[in-house]
Amino acid sequence: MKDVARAAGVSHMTVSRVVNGDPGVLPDKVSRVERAIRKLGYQRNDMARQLRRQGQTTGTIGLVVDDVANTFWSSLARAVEDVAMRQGFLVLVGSTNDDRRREQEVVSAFCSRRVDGLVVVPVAGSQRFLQTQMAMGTRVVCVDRPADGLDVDTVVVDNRVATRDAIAHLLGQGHERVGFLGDRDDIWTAEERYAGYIDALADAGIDVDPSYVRRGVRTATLATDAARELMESPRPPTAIFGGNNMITIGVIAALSRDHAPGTTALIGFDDFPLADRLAPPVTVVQQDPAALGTTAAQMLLARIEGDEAPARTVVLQTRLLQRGSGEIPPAVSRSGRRR
Amino acid sequence: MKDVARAAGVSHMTVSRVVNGDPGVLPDKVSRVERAIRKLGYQRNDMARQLRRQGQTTGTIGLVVDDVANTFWSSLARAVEDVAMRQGFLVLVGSTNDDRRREQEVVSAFCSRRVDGLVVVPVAGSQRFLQTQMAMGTRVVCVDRPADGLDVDTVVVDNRVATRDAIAHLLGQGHERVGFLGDRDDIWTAEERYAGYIDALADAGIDVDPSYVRRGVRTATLATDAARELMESPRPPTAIFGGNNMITIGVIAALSRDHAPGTTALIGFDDFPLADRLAPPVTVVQQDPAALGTTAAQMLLARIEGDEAPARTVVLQTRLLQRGSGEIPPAVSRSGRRR
DNA sequence: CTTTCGCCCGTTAACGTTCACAATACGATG
DNA sequence: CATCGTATTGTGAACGTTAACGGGCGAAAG
Repeated sequence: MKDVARAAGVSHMTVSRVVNGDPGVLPDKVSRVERAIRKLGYQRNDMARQLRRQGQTTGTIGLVVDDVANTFWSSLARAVEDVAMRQGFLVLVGSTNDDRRREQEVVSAFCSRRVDGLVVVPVAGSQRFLQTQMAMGTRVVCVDRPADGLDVDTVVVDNRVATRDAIAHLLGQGHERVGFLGDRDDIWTAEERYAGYIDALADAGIDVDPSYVRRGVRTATLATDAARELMESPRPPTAIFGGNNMITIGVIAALSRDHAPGTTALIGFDDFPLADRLAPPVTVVQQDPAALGTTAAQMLLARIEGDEAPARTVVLQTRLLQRGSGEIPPAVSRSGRRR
Repeated sequence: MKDVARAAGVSHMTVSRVVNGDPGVLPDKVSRVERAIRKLGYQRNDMARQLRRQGQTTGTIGLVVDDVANTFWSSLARAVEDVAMRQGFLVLVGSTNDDRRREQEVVSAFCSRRVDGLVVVPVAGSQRFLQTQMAMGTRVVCVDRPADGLDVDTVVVDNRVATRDAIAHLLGQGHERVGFLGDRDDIWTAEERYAGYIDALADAGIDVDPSYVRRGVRTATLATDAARELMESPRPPTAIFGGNNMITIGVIAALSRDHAPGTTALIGFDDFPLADRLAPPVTVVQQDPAALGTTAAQMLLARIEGDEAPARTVVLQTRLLQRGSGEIPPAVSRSGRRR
């Protein structure tokens, strides 16, 4: 900046004014400065800038998700980015892999870079450490899951009711043995979905048979293994519920590789690409990750711009998308079928 | 920091030393300072830090991709993030939507935040503006596509040869009418893949029939429309090549919705989830987006740590994954089939 | 002619941190 | 006892930028 000022024959303050589009600079000086900027390839140093402009926004928000490579989170990320961009905000993205330590690292790295706010998908455990960041003025919005003991804006869906309805849909068709494959049970959504499963069985007066339940299923491959195990038991389930998109995809592999496809009913939580092209097309509890992201980002930006209303929780809609796999009746043979 | 110093009864310099783990501080002062830090919720301001430590790295790199919501780019992004994280670097992510203006905005925003380097998927047109950033010391690595007139490390696959081989695979089975659906022709990969298509036809002595070619197909929906149009022509193609994952998915919708599935051959560029579960399973030219990301990130970090060797171009392997859809012979009826 | 006002522009200080160096204390050495 | 070295701590300046303020100057007003 000093170099530019010297080259243009003005003070560094005039350069600052030109860079920031201050109208009170004479046209000829503006053009002299602009020429010097171009010649020297000067670019404003936003770090120094933010240092001086205390209390002002840095125009940056952080997004902390489980895994950007999963379509669910990447759609959400894209939505957040679009909203942020449109308002001139930049987005930092970090994946936690649902690991608490990594979450802390990512959040800490973001905060020491003085982001104005965070959109967080909280991993299991207490988010108390976020409290200290919030005390320093960093605004936080939770998405997909609420944060333990933290009074912040939150955007979620009603996982429990949605799952209960989906299971009820299966039971309504005569299924009595419904398998449940869920993610790690310290993850809020997994817990809620399991509760919905229990609810539905209880409503129908069916006892929960733990041998039909597999929890802590973290990857598609593990889901395939678990589903295969279920199907190879003496009395296999006639329907399976996949607790998220990864799990559902894993279950599909197990069902289509080892068993006559289309004989076991399947409903998955979360829609995924090509679910409607499979044989049979997969019935899913559909939620809209982009809408989650958009809503969360908008709430966060509103907070950053000064919204001080009490924390709200927004519950977005889900929909049971009946495509076929969830409408398969129980197999005729009472004992299911072995390979 | 001053507050911490006062609370601990030491100078701000001692606080700085404690924060940075300098060993030459007496244990009792260390603990006094640490207590004060905890009590006041102090966190180091990395912006001010980087301001002072000129020439040092900021521990941040930028990633500029087409669209994070596309699995191809999100896998790549995840790989970049993993490599960066492991070396203590943070990743900024921006989507360009293959728009030149947005690319410039994103790059400029990253650079004014003083990223140490950029992994860029260049959009069409000249990347001259990157040159000025590079002159200022920002290291750049291009991935998936080379940058126009820019001497930088680049990681790509041989799109042209891979496509030629895939088309030749179709021709070898007796197909004579092969449709080609490609992305916008100012995108390097789309151009290369089209060239490979031409190469294969030329090798087989077949004239290119422009009515079998659709370029500028930007979304899955447009691909569906284009494929439907092709299939409804008087002499429809007996095989179709999908120029990227989005296009292939769009073509699948057209083929399975309107026509007897499994009668038209299909090969797609890029693998995608569930391609092996469709009926018929989709033959693809497989490339590894995670490997692209990993390689690019490693090259970038090496540059940042001082590697000054001449720019290299790494060409990663592709593989024709024969799953079935690419091995469908031409339909028996010479005129194809109408709905 | 003097005063006042408004417009441009420059000077100075400050943001939070680290670097370079000075100061202090204390034990060891001559 | 004087000197030196070493280990620990403090002081002041600097990084690039902007906020606050003040000065110069021409035009309008009294």
